[in-house]
Amino acid sequence: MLESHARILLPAPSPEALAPAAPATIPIVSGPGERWFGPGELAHWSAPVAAPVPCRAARQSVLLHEGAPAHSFYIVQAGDFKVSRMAEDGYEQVIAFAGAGDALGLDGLASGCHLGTVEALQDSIVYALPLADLHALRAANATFDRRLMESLGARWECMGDMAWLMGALGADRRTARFLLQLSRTMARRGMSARRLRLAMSRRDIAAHLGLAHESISRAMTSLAMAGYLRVYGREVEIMDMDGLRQLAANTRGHACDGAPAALRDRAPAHAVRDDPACAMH
Amino acid sequence: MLESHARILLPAPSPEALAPAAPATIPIVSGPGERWFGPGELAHWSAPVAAPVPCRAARQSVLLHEGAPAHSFYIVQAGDFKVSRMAEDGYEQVIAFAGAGDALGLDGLASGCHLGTVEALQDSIVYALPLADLHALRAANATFDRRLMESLGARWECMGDMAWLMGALGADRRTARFLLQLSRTMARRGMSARRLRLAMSRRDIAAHLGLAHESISRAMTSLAMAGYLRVYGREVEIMDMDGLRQLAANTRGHACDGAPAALRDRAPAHAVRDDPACAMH
DNA sequence: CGTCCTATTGACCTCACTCAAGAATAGTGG
DNA sequence: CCACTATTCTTGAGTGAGGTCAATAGGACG
Repeated sequence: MLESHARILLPAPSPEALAPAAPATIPIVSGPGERWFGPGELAHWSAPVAAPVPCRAARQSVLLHEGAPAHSFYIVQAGDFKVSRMAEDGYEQVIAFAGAGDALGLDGLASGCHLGTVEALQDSIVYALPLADLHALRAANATFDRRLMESLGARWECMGDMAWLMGALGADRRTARFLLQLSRTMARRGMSARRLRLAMSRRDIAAHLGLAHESISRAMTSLAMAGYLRVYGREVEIMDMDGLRQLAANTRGHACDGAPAALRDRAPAHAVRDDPACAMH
Repeated sequence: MLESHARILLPAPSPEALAPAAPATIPIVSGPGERWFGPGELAHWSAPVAAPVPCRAARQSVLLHEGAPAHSFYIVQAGDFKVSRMAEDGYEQVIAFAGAGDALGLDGLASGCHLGTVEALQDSIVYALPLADLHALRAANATFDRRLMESLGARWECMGDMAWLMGALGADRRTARFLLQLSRTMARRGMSARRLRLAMSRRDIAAHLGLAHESISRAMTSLAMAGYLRVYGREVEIMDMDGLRQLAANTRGHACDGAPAALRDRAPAHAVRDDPACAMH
């Protein structure tokens, strides 16, 4: 039902679609932030073996289908994606979010089939490379090989992060951890760590954190009321990074343990939606 | 505090310790079950470059320390381990459990440091191989290289499994999913899928599922009362695999949705501890 | 035999899920 | 450009599930 009106990505993009998709320098960054190749390096990146194909993925289009045979992998040039897995009962569990520089489709390396569905959260641009060329590419380019290994090994970090996220007790803390992770990711991409523009819906966040989407709303307003951040729709500004970190540090136990007066009597005057400074959009 | 009385693994095992650790055939299996190399293949596994060193890890000994520089990786020959990460507040989040055939220490590939602490849940035997020999080994042995890539790519599946685990609402369902995953893992190792011998404590399970350890106890007895399984300490026998799967299928919503009379009026006569068939230990 | 750890069970109470309704935003078509 | 519609987001009320605290029993180990 979510995919009913999902536009399918066209495998062979039209020429005019490709034109704006090929800038001079392409900073490619892997999963948790390490750079694949610096600007301008893409030219001789895979030159001897294969050329990465730029593709446009429209919003809500499905880049990779769960269970489909793995043909190629992608590196996000611009835009945002969500990786999800459908449970037997139709519940859509969001595994991860991917942004500029992240690699997609490497999950098919082990099983030959994609383990998750990858959907564009907004109009995006990706570089596609056939999986068949992967081995030749690794043999021809030692740097690519090393980066690939590192990127694959970085999944361990992802698992730790996910466990850290889901291990937190309380919707507020879990949401705080999510925002902190997002902030860190944005900082690694050279963007502001304080001003975040959420590409995903509350429902997607909820499906990622294992909460109800109403709880996300409540947690956001709760954190805003406490003065930790300001929320205006999908624009989030972190006002008190240290306080947020302190709140997120406690995995279990009552919230008052780490930040005694955290969510009760802290700056209750912050009327989120009435604050003129929140008018960002 | 958990590591206070933890015996440290001796890097150079004594000769008599090595003797029983080198059987004729060594079935090496990777993370989710794919075989690294068949029996007898270890001989020429890494022969041209390096020899894997068998090591014994006593119960509660720490094989890898979180944050320590990554020197070598291991393949579990026998025994069980838990991989955990310490939160800032001292909460020990269990990332995963590892058993025979699983690879350990590859998390240091990306960052150079281990991202988690690996502790032996019982006296175990592992094969150690220096990370420095990894590249040479890959170059010399194409099969090893491929298996390594697959093993690394399989982390994606692990992430999906973890999300599936934590995404379930309700301690009963979450515990059911955990037991099903464990059952699948044991089946892949050629052991019984119905009779499980839990290597980890309830507390470890709780830290892995994001629940209180009391909830694990309650969930186990609840599932036993419903007739899904029989529990005697760390021995668990799955009595109704299909029913358990059906219960675990529902991620959210009331438990009655999938199995209407699941945990209420189903075989309440099953007195777990009074059943003579449960005397396994 | 004493101690520590694990496991179980009970009582209490907070918290988050569910259901439900309203408001705001985005997307669509005239 | 504006109206209409669908989706998203927010807020409220009620309730059930699970966390916390606490006590007990059983086992392992020294």
